[in-house]
Amino acid sequence: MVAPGSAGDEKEGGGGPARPDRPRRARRTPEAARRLVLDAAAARLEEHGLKGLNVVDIARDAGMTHATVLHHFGSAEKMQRALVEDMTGTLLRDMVIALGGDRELDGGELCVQLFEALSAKGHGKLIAWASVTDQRIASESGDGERGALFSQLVGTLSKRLKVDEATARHMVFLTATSALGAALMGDALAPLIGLSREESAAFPEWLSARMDRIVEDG
Amino acid sequence: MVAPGSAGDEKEGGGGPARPDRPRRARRTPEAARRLVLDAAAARLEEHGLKGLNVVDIARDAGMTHATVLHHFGSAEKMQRALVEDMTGTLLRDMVIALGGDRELDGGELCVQLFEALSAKGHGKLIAWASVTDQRIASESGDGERGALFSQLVGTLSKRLKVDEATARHMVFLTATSALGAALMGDALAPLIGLSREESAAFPEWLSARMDRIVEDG
DNA sequence: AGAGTTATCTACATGGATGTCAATAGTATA
DNA sequence: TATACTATTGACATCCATGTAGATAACTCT
Repeated sequence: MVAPGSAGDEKEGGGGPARPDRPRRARRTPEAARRLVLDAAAARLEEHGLKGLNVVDIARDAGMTHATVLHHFGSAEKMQRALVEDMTGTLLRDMVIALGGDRELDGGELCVQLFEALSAKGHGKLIAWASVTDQRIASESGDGERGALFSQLVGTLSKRLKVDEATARHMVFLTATSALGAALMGDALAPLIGLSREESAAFPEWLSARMDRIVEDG
Repeated sequence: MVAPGSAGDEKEGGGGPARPDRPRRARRTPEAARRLVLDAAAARLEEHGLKGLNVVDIARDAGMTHATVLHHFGSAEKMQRALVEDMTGTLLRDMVIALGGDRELDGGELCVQLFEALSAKGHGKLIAWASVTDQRIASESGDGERGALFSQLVGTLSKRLKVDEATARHMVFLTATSALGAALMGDALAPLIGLSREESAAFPEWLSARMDRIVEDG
């Protein structure tokens, strides 16, 4: 899933001369190169954690050299900032999708959708990584439009669920924070508290049932 | 808060001979040295994030040399494992305290107490750090006794709140995950959703009110 | 007081990650 | 076809964190 198409895993034999009909060196557009790098970096963060986030390994997974990565991003730190920006985008996009878009849903559905969207492990790792590296998510560009998008979504949400907007915001906040907390330490916390594996897996449904009650009672 | 007592910030003038009545070199017990290091490391993780977690800086804050740190812990990695173990201990201790101990409390109080205990920033950073470094919290020693302690606490909790144990466990799980999620990304998420600063600050109370309703309705 | 133990320090060795540079090789344009 | 542009690369330079070794100083015990 790292290097789509032809790049990424060509070893080229060694001795024989390369085929003249295929370029011996890939030459991508800057945008394509950056995309390969960001995808590979996200996959490595998810799979190998922090120590997998060095430019040499990322570059190898992306099918290029670490010098090329530095050429496109300027520095390793700038590449990491771009990664946060990129992953934040997909995180928010997933939240928007889970919040319904134009589908019909009730409080319980909303909760389960949002919970599962945010429990996808990549998002938890992103938040954790941004936290320990003191990077702000959703900070600079696109913050205003994202905020507008979300406030609009919350508006339609409160109408559909027939709760006031403050309640809708609180519900989203509760679900989102709980989902991320569960993604980060749910596996460690659940057995400590005494939640069985089944109870733990069914937690989103439990929460969604209480959400429905909040919707009814305000 | 790093180096209590006399150690930590002595510059010793430079030219003049040291006072003969005070040792020119500190000599601590191994336990005291380890405690200084772990406290300094926790403070640095909280304040400077990941890049502050190197043995040289930690040792300086703890009032010793990095060679001394390595002498006591064996390696930097073992020191980090000890740090996770140590911080996990205080995290669980804070949870136990928040869960009531022998105080009387209702669902709302439980929620606010637990939320605030886990929102203390150090705990969020610990979870985030453990996540990105693929370290398991509450894994090895003391896991059994901790689990027993928690299950006992949940038992007394369910009796006090007059809910079944499964509900009590879910309530604790919800509050804990939400608190940690809020600690990690609450500041970034709240404005996106549209929660004002006051609403965001009052979120534990909002949640505790819903908790009380869960207690009433089961 | 003398000897043994070891916590501590200074100085240095090592490895990995980041960053730099000149040369090469695709691709587009004239 | 020739030329300009630049993505790509291998090789090297640099920096920083970790780890090592020998010497020293502080404390304990006899």
